[in-house]
Parts: sequence; C-alpha cells; structure tokens
Amino acid sequence: MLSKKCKYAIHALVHMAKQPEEKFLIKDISEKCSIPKKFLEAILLDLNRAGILGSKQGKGGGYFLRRTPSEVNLAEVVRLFDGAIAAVPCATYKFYERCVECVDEEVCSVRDAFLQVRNATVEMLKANTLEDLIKKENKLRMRKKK
Amino acid sequence: MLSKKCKYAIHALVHMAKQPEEKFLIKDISEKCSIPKKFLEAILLDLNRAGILGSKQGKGGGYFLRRTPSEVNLAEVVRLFDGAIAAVPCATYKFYERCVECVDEEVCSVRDAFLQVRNATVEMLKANTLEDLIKKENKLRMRKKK
DNA sequence: TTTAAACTCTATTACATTTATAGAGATAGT
DNA sequence: ACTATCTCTATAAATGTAATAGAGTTTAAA
Repeated sequence: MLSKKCKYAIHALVHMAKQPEEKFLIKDISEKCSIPKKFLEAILLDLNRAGILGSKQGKGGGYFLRRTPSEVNLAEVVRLFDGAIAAVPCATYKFYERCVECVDEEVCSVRDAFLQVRNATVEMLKANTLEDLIKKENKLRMRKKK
Repeated sequence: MLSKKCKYAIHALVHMAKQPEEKFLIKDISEKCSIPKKFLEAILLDLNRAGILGSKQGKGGGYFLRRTPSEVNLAEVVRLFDGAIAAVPCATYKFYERCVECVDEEVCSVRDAFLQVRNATVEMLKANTLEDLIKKENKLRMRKKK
C-alpha cells in the first residue's frame, strides 16, 4: 500500500497540473484536496526539495510546478515518498538489501517472480505522467456523462 | 513492500513444495529457511487455517501441503498475509475503502492508474504457482552452471 | 500410563513507521 | 511596520510489524 503521504502528494500534483502556470497556496490545495494542512506543508516541502515543485516565499508567494506535467511521472513520486517500488528488497536496484532467508540469491525464484512484477510496475508508473492523468480524468468524465 | 511474515511464508511453502508428499517439522523449516522458529509457528498456523497446509499433532506429526504445488499461487499467499495487492484502498474489491481526498471516485485518474497496476500485478502473481517457482529455480540453476 | 515430541494458542514486548500537529523562524510584498 | 506566506524542528499519538515467552493440547511409543 502507498503511504497517505504519497497518495496526498499525487493528488496535490494532479490538482496543480490542471493549471501548470498558476501559483498555489498550501491552504487552498489543502481545502480543495481534503489534505490536512500541516501534513501537506511537509509534503510540498519534499516535492520542492526534489525539484518537482518550486516556491516563492512571502506575501503573494506560493507553490508552482517546476516542470511541465508530461515530465513528472508516478514512479518518481512513489519512489520519493515510499522508496522502492519492488515488493522485496532484493528485487530493487537503489534500495537493494539482501534477504536473510535466501540461500543463493542468483537462483531464488521468489526474487525472480517479484522482479518481474517490479519491472512491469515501474514501466506502468513511468508511463503515467501528470499530463496522462489529467487526460484520463477528462476521458472518464466524458464517458460518465454519456 | 511485502511483510517479512509474507515473504517467510512464501519461502517456507516453496521449501515444502519441493517434496510435496513429505511432512515437515517447524524446527527443520526454521533452520533450512533461516526463519525465527516462534515467528514461523504463527505463519504455519495461518497457512493451516487458510487450508493451504495441513498438520498432524503429537509425536511423528508435522506440517504438509494440502494441495499440489500447482494449486497454490502467490496472489493467494500475499492476500492472506498482507491483505490487498493494490497500492490504494479504492482500487481493490475485497479490501475496498473510499479515499477522503477523492471528490469523485468514478472520475479519479489516480485510482484508474493504480487499478491498472493492480490488475497486472494480480495476473502475474496468480500465474506464479509453487510449481512454477520450483521449475524456475531449476532453470536458474541450470543457467548458472553453464 | 508415563514420557517425549509435536503442534496450538494467548499474551506481551520491543521497535519502527506513519500520520498529524504545534510553534517559532525566515522571507517578501505593500 | 504589518501581514501573508513558506520553512524548519520537535514531538505526540496511533498503528502495525517482528519477535518471544510460556502454558496447553494431542499423539505415538516405550
């Protein structure tokens, strides 16, 4: 399961990506997306440090997207907040850890199976950018009206 | 990430599926698979209650597979120990929960994206039975020798 | 019938992580 | 100066995970 932090981050980003030129206040995003304000502060700060968002302090300030919505994908956001995408630590590159219960990792079929799942998942998440998500939402809305 | 409980369960099952007719002692599985004995006790009990393993008490007793290795797949084991396979609670059937930050779920592209990931993952896990894992391990071992 | 070998069950502990909040600090526009 | 805004540190509360302890129950065999 994704952490709430990560899910909140994605929703906040999708919200912002609908008006990629705009500046957004923490307070407004918090209300529009039903995310606890103080919690959201920490989230936006992380996104800022990661280079996905930019910010301007002081009166008239706020947060804004530093990249176009097509340049931010779900894999990056999930990794930022929840770390490895793989279900087992021996099936990752950046977050690799050996499994104690594994006698010979090279020959471990459990690792192999979850590596397959991981690779497919990473591909799918990478293929879902903020732009894609907004397009998808519009399509779903069209379909619903009919 | 899978819980250790779940990962231990899978390794224990794969171990047992190599001799599907045998009876296994907790102590032996614990040693062979490097799983803390007391923890493994609880795991095997869960697998017993779920109908995957059977047990015989008393002297000469032990645990054994109640089904053939081709009839136990990873999706079932993961669900048993870790619940939903989906990354968000709104993208599951059995473990469904609404997301507070979601204004209109029918039109939520985040849910849609993770539903796609979930469905693909479930298919892959279902396609990996204990039998498959053992065959795979043999293949990996062959490949290594060359 | 006693003993020993097994699984069964309940309880509890220790630890880590997640979620959330409080409050003071820094910055910038008016 | 004043106010709106993001920034930062600390911490509390809740939850969940991993692991262990110890007593209970069942069965085979001496």
